[in-house]
Amino acid sequence: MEENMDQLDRPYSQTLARLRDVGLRPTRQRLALGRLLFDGGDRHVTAESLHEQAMGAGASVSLATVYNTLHQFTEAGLLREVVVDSARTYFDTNVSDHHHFFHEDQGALEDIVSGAIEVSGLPQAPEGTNVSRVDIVIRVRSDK
Amino acid sequence: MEENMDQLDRPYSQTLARLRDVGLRPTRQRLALGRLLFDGGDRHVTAESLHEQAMGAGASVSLATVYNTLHQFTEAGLLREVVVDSARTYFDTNVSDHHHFFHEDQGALEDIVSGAIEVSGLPQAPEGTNVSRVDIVIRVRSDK
DNA sequence: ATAGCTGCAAATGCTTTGCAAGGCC
DNA sequence: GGCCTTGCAAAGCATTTGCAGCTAT
Repeated sequence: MEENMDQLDRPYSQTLARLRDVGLRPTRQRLALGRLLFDGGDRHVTAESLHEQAMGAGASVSLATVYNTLHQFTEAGLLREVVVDSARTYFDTNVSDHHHFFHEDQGALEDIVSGAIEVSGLPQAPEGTNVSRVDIVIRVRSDK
Repeated sequence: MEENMDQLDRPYSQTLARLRDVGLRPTRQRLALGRLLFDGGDRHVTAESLHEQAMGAGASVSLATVYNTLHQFTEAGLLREVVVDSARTYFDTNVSDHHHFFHEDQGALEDIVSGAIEVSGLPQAPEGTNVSRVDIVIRVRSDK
């Protein structure tokens, strides 16, 4: 829409390539959201937070599109959904095997360096089922 | 209301005592819900499922009261909230330290016998925070 | 009597959907 | 041009809340 997209018009080959790889058309909004998500370290976002950030960065995207895009990215394996709070859905740009700290006060997620945690004695999956994932969430709160 | 409360008018001393212990008035609806929850093995319920069960058992309780009651019981330490699905809130009558299998297909929870899982290498909580709980959820799905 | 509970219905908050208009290939 | 996308507004759900009437103590 505008031509001032601040941090948005940096090289986005990575995002562009990612979208191509998973067969999603590189539309303006997907590129903008993808750039915000992937051009930086690992991030944890909610639809709401990403929407705000996009608007703030000059990329006008509707909230509905943010939701749709987050789900499309997740289905494509570009994001991972993290369930820690029944009120809100979080998405993690780090799709590798890892776990989380959840700051209950602020509603913020933090990655736990992969490999740090070692789980032993994992029971086998119930008859007729396969494990699709093991989630470990360490809930913490300020000890003020 | 009615006098046919089926399984509801069995001895409920346990529930009565529990309510007294935590300082909640033993009202008709709290007794009925408490009985359904605690007079049996460990259970995992949602507000909806408990409400249906209560109605089916002849205890007329409004859904709003079920929600309120579940939260009061949880605050009182009689129940534990389990977050596994952003769509629904589950409550567990087993408040001891343990983890869960979550059957993604059916949306059902299953306890993992306490002590089976051993976690080592748990990173320490971030500066200024205390661990309030460690949740482990093993997501499984039918391997049909 | 009175403080605490309950139930209804309305309100809330997050998320999804229907559909017309717009954009990528 | 055709099909995929977007955006808006409306719909959907689970959950919470306000408040008048009821109840345990």
